[in-house]
Amino acid sequence: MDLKDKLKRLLDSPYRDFLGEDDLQNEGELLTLRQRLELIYRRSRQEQGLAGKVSAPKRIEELVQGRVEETPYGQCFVREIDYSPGYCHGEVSLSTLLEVTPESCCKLTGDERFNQWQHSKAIFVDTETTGLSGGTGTFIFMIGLGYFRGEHFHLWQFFARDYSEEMAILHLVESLTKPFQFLVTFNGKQFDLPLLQTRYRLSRMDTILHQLSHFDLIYPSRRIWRLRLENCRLSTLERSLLGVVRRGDVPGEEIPQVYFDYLRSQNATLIARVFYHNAQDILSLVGLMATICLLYHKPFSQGEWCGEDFYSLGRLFHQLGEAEKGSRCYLQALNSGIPAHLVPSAFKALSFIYKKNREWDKALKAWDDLLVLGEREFDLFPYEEIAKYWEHQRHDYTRATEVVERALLHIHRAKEELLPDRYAAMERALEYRLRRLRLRVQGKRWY
DNA sequence: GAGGAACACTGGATAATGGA
DNA sequence: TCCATTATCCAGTGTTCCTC
Repeated sequence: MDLKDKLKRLLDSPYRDFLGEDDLQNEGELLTLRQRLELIYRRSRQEQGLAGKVSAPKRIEELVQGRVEETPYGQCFVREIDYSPGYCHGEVSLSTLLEVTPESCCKLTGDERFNQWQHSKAIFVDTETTGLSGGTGTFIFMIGLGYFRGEHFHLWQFFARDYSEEMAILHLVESLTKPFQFLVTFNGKQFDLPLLQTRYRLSRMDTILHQLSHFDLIYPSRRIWRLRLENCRLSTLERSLLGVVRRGDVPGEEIPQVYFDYLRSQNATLIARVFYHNAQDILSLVGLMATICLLYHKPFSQGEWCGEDFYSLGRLFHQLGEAEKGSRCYLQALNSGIPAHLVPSAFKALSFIYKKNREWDKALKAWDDLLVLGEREFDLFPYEEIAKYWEHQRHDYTRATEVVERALLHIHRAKEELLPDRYAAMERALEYRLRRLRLRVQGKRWY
């Protein structure tokens, strides 16, 4: 959409009512987009009876406790907050993070450098920017950075009061980052880190941020809570898992506009709320990381997790090679109750684990449960597995043949419910297996 | 040793997703 | 709106194990 289209859309929008006849006659001729926006803003204020009541713009120094810091690259505004041990973000104490183990971090990130994990070596980073596009036109105006100093959690917020102060905040962040080994973000691999690297490059400055071992919390969060929550945004996760309720926050999508308004008006009233937003995000990183890692470390001993969470955890453990924990989670999921469409998958996953461990009785039980579920919606899987068991483990070809015959009978009955291609493929596979088994029953070679 | 079944692994295609 | 990352699915290939 080019500028002309945007202007057209604006003129077609409800804001059109704020324009007078004279303004509309000049449409598309003399007024620049900026002038038009000013006009809309002025008329909007008139409509609201606010014209003439504009109070003096409030400077950031008046609204946010902080200081102006001098750097070789100029000035910027800095705020520091210290959170004492036991400070709770929502329902989670920040010091819970001290219980996070290197093994959990290692497994969840797949990065062996997390073997060296120490909470005191980690920084939690979140940026506020002028947009999402991530190109050279997106500017970072605030960087929040938190870390543990002993049991205290210390938060720094670096704010560029205009574009010229970006280099100063980048410089301060870089000097503060140097002692750390681990970086924790939410969607930082995709958003914060590439953007920071671009800004450092454009400023002809170096950064070690990309060399740190990076724990991006978005990926384990999605793996664990994607099924239960409507989405896996940080705001949803913190509300649902940490019990955080934000008051007076600025929604993320409004932040660029708040900054642009601040640059134009020099009124920092809303920017103070961006400081709050950024601080909340950083605290949520701490709470979320603690929650994920402790859940991974001790899935059955903390929190009130529901069936879907245990199902997702089962998959996570299974994928990460921890079959025993995986099977316990699947069982817990089935006991706690999960949506009907997940039940067959849980039994299948359980049967895979039992089969691999050669726990045949348990595997057979899982396949039998699947057969019962298959009365409602046909599934070939349990029949095939039971037939394989009798053929390959017990060498009872007659029993295996009976199972395949039952499966064939069942798919013939279920023909109407199945897609023609799917039905034909199932029938082919079963008849092939049946031919082979019948030859084996007769003691003949099948190849 | 040949042949087949099952399984593990890999790569490609596709879809979903979140950041401000 | 963009787009890197991840998950998922599927097909193809290689390996292992077992039977005869």
